[in-house]
Amino acid sequence: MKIVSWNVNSIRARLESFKVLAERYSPEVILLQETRVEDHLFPREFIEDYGYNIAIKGQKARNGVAICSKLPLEEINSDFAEEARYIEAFTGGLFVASVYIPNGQEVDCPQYFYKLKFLENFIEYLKKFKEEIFILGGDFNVGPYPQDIYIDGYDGIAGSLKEREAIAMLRESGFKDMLETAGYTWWSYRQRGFKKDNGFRLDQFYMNKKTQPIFKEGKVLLDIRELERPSDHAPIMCEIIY
DNA sequence: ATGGCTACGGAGCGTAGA
Repeated sequence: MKIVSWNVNSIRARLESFKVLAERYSPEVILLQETRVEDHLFPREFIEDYGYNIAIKGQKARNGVAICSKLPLEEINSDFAEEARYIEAFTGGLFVASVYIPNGQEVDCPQYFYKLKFLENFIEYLKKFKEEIFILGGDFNVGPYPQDIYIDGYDGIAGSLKEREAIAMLRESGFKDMLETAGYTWWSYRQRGFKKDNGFRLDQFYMNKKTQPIFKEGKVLLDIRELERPSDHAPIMCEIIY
């Protein structure tokens, strides 16, 4: 079973990329972030045509998360956050969740403290999945380690001490970062960031102790980041034996 | 040089992304 997590930076602007992803990899589950569209305007039929059932929580212009699955979706729940930043469901015999952690804008600004509080609350919320087979994918907007950000000694937004401490709390609560050595997942649109490999590893899959044994392998889908009109994030994909 | 690029909303350019 293949599971993808992908910050699309507008699903409506990424339909061609979605098509390539679906045809090239046929993942059973796709977790989306930053769909940036209200639910009634979500391109539901386009995605259904590739064989997916869909669960969405959107809002106007910003945020927005979704779960696409070739298997039935049950127990759909997006109550954790008021903003459209989180959705979970039971599908294919396991729980999956898609999360879009706030960006934080700049260290020590109000949005930064909102991000830290969001992470703290989220780690607490995840305790409900401690004993489940559960795969969490998303855009965490944090590079957990120095090697996750291309700039030596960088400690700005996504690489600050408090953000890294929050992610360490997530690990300490039993969630392993399964693609820790897979490389960068985000490159700025500016200054030919991708071509120069000026990247950040912001997108991650986390699995609890009970789920880790079914993990087979994972990688960053660089070929999707190379397409025309790409998202600034590459999808990440993992395969599980389940 | 506090920009650079892209998408959104909505019809200018401001806001957000990270």
